[in-house]
Amino acid sequence: MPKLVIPRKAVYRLSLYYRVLERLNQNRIETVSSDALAKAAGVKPTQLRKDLTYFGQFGTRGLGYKVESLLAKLTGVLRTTRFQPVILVGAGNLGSALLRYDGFAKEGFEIIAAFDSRPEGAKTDNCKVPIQPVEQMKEFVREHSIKLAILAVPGVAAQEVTNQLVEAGIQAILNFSPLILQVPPHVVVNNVNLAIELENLTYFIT
Amino acid sequence: MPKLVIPRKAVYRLSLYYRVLERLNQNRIETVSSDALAKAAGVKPTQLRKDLTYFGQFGTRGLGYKVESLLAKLTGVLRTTRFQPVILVGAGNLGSALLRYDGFAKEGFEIIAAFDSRPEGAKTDNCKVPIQPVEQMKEFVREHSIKLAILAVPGVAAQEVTNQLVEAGIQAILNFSPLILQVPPHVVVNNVNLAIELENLTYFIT
DNA sequence: CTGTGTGAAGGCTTTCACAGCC
DNA sequence: GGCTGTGAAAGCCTTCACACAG
Repeated sequence: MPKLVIPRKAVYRLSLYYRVLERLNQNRIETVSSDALAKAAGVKPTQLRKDLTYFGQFGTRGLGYKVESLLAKLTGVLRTTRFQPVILVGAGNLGSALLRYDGFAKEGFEIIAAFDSRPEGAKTDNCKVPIQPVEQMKEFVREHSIKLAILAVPGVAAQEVTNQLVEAGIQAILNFSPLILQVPPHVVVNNVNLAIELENLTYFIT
Repeated sequence: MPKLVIPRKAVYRLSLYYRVLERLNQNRIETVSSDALAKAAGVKPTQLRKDLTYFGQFGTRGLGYKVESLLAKLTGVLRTTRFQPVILVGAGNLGSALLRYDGFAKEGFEIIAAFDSRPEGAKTDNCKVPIQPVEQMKEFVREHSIKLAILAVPGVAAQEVTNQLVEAGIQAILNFSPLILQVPPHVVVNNVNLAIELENLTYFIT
């Protein structure tokens, strides 16, 4: 499976298509054209078709795509990507908000543990997962072979915590801290900075 | 001001540079080279220099950039983008989490009002802003000339709420709902889907 | 005739290589 | 010598045009 020749953005869009297909499937829609699917996903039809051909031929010419079968194919492609255990580090303002957020669980990601430097200070109301002291983090990651971490600590602590996560064997980090993390090549990082998203939007306001 | 010829991504990175410069400034660092600044922002030095030249010449050859003066220049470029009033629509799980999150305020964005279809059902503890019924949203947006909205409603309601926001005069939407919003060309949308970010990460895990 | 699959063309960004200035 | 500024080249991704299948 030549993962590496596929554009990152194409993989990202696959997740978009997947979600649209789920909706279509729930609505008992059996087939969909690349035009319709692309519009719902916010991309051009040719791009959708191109993206899909990176992974194979899924459509029927003159007809379109069978929703259920395409969904199954994409599930196959993204199969490793779901139902992964995740830990959360940093249960401050944003961290505890993310803990309460049930959107991850709905999409197949369970936050199985949370860590903070001051666990007693965190707002643990409504949280199903207890917040443990950060000193126990490394051992936990090793013991449970965790690969995925959500990082929501303040900037000053971010790199130090990252180093520990990497040492413990973490392979991917969803980084909410306002710092670019320095990691070895085998570790993947996606950055989310909500304030920058807002700022960026306003730049294009007339 | 030829805003339109500047790549979107370059504008986005400007926000990254801005944040790094703020840190440097706080640490009383007076000058910085493109190499150092680029590394801290997670980009290549040449890219940083190229990005900056879209907006002018800010550096001194042989020396680097003066932190304070570059900061001032970028503030000028991004000036319209800060201290904008924002409203939040949808105070469910994610919405109320975002309300409690103080990261927006820290970066100059104040959420001045929140709306929900069932305001009494929302968890308003710890929230400084009262949650109003969504029926009052349009009037509020018009009256206060709000341009920016954060959308955190369920997928089924997202397009309908968006239509109302657009009618009321909203110009930019930070969309957390799992739907691609159909909007007129003068309205800008940035999509944030935390579950997809996680899913995307895991694709690259070995 | 409808709608997918795909090599080729096009466009946008990034990177390079080096000129220019301190 | 050090480091920025920048036109040119390269690279990547998107879009086109049309072949091909149902």
